[in-house]
Amino acid sequence: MTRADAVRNRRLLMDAATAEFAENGMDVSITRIASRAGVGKGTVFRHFDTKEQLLAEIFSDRLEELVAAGERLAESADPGAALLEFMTIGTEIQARDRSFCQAAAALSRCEATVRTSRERLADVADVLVERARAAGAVRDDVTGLDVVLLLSAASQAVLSLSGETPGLWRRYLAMVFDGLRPEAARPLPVPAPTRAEFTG
Amino acid sequence: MTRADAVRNRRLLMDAATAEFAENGMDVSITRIASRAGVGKGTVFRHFDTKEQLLAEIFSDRLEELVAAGERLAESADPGAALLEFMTIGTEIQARDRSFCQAAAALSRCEATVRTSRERLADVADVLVERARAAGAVRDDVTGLDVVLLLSAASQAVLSLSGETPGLWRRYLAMVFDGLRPEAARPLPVPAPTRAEFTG
DNA sequence: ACCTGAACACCGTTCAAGT
DNA sequence: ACCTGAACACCGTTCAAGT
Repeated sequence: MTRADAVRNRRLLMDAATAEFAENGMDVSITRIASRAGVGKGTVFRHFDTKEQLLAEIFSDRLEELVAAGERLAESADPGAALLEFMTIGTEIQARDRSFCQAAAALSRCEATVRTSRERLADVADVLVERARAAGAVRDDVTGLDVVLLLSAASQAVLSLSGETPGLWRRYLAMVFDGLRPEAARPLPVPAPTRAEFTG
Repeated sequence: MTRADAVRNRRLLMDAATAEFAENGMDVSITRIASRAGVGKGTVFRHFDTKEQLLAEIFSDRLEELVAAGERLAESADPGAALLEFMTIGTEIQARDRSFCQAAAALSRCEATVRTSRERLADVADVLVERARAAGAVRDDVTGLDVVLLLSAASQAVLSLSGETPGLWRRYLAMVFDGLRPEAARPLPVPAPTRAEFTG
């Protein structure tokens, strides 16, 4: 039987780690996370095999958050606006969480929990892109996977900036999205990545 | 007087660090870099105040490489093609160097040597964009700073992928560049960042 | 069954001892 | 003037001792 204080500590750790990773990136120390949660640092490794797995758990939560938004938007009446909103939410999540981009790059292959979330994300992105394409809102050589990969683009662009520039990512997201419109489309030099390359 | 072995060791260290950072990202240990250079690790800190400064020195070298390419392209007969080539070279540098994006984000404020290189980069990007805009090759609400910030976009997109996918960044660079064309331009929701925000 | 902090192998950085 | 490795304060991770 799992004890009551154990489930409580696990929740405290998840909350503390989520906040610390978001504020300071994935390099925050386990000691800091443990003390914010009010537990000994040994407790962290009783609940999570490794720091990487703790990060993966939280990263997966953010992905599921985006999946949920995507599934809701898949019912929308305006498929073009729905895709833009999906990308807006995805980019906003990254803009709020300093560890998101780092985790996306660092956890690309391993961690089963991340893999399934990524697959679900690719699924919903496929639906959103297919609908937008059918409505003529986006070029027809763009795939769901393309959109998922492009999510990092706008938020990453802003990272080279020194000061805080809240919302500047919206500028680059708008530019990226304009690149998905049929009007500006030129033939692409490289074929889209396959699902297998993404799932790993 | 600086001794002959000192200038030699400095060069060995720069070469070793450049290779290690490019292959393994900015988290490689100083010990590893020192041993690749064939010197004791104490020697590293005689030549560079800190690991961050060593990284900055190398990052600055990559920026200058891009600046040089940009200055050459500023003379080109086809301003639109020149801008695309500039962005291609910039993205390719990042695709070959795992530490570049990390450095761009981590060294955003500090390090004088990086600041001047960034300024020179912004200068040449301004020229290239201005010429492309005058030729009608890009939308007229895009700035040189926008282009510099967007350089990270395509190479970052590919980082979420598990396997090696050489050249896939060309796909996303093409999409990003299509977003800069006048044909697809929609009004942008946020004004361009200022030079001061970039220089820090 | 779970919590905890001391112990371990690492890391970046410093510095006394060498040449 | 410079090189070097032992020494220091950290980090992630393990584990014996507690409850």
